[in-house]
Amino acid sequence: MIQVHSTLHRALVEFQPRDRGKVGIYVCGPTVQSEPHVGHGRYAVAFDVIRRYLLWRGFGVTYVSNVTDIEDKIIAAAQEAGESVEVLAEKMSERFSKAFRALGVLPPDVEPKATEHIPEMIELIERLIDRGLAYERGGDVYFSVKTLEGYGKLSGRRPDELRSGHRIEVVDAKEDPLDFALWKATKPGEPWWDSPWGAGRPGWHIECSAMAEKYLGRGFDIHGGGMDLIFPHHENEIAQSEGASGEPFARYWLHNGLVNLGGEKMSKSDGRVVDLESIVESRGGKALRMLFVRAHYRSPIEFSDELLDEAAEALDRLERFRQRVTAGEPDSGALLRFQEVMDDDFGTPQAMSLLFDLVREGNRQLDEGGDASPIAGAVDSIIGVLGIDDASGPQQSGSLLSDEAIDEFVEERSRARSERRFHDADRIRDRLEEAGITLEDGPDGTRWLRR
RNA sequence: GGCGACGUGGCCGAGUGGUUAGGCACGGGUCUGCAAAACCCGGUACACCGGUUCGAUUCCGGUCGUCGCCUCCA
Repeated sequence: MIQVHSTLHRALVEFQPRDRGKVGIYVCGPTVQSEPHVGHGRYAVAFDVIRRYLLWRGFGVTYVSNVTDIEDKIIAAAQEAGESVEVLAEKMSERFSKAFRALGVLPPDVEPKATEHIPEMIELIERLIDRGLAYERGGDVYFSVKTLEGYGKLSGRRPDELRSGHRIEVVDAKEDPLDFALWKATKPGEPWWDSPWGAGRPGWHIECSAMAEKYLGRGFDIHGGGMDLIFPHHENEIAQSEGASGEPFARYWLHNGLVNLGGEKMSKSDGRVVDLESIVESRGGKALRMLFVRAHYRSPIEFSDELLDEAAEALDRLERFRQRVTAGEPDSGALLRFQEVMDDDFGTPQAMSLLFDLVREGNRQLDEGGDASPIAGAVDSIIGVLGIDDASGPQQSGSLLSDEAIDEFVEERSRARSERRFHDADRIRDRLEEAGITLEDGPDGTRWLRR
């Protein structure tokens, strides 16, 4: 039995897909207004692990993750950069994909763009108007929060509480300050589309409602995204979708914890961000993925160079073990334990613990001349589900020695050692170390490892 | 102010009403020409104060502290 923590239920609940053996997942992708930061990497990895695990558990998974390519911020960014919204969005979108690939994130099965689903959004808005849940004011269309029973159920807020808050933008056109825009009348210089309410563009939130329904249908299984999207974005998605259909929108809501920098949220708005692309290049997507997977996906996580070092270190330990032995048929007991911890809301920290237990046990068996291939097989399987192998290492800097060249040096050193010319041998080792190659002498000869 | 999460050993990070998480770092060993790696051994940590209990880090109450959301944000 798989249990997941659903924000909607505020508890661990048994995971039961809508359709037997199949899982539909919708994860809120980025608003492509600027380059990706480490926080984006975290949500991508979190849900990629969930996707891979469900696949491993034998489900047919349809993974949908959108690109929001029309929105206030993008328009502003494009105007500032002096380029079109389209060009900017396309460029950023490509950079997100590339960075995610370096993190070992599988491409979504469907990656719908908001601008390619305007008719679906218009149709959805019309349904909401027909049902008396939305109204038009001077070319804008707003969702009427007070007419919907149960608004606030995801975020645990009551409308009157929200209303008493003083931070809600007051727009005269709205009947209620809580109402939010489904459609916005166009302003000069902005992209626009024709609609029954005149030229305009969609509001934020509506694209997810329209595209999730289109690709996954009503009552699909898992809706995911960052914790910070719970309110208002996901709350409003529920309002729109359930308001229009009268049916539940998504069965389970999963939210990943945010990335902190110096104890505080990494946030675009106050410039506290670490650029994802530069980390992936200099430190490798693999190390960053490791850093993410070491913590539970719902916990907040601190980001720093030191923590990245630690993650890379742990990765090396894993790699060294895997280089010692050829993987065989996986140890079934180990996989069973892996399944146990992952079934419990995707317990990757426990999976890591298991992984390193296996490494120690495998190393011990090898030291004793035993057969560690089943353990190595289990290690490989687990690493595969965690997606670590699909992430890329850091870009190699400095001298690039070919494998053949390294082998030659190593052989030369072995000759020196056997002739007890240790000074010569050590000089070769030091030079290789400087070039980023570490040597390890063992009973079966010398192994080397790029650092 | 409202809602929510969390406070674990030097650091990261799980978990449990009484018995070993795990990683990194550190100390001692084994091995080795040396080093690295690997393996073995090593530190009675659970914010504070009460309560329940034979027994609480784990349950209840309170205090303090940190963080998130309430506005765009993964």
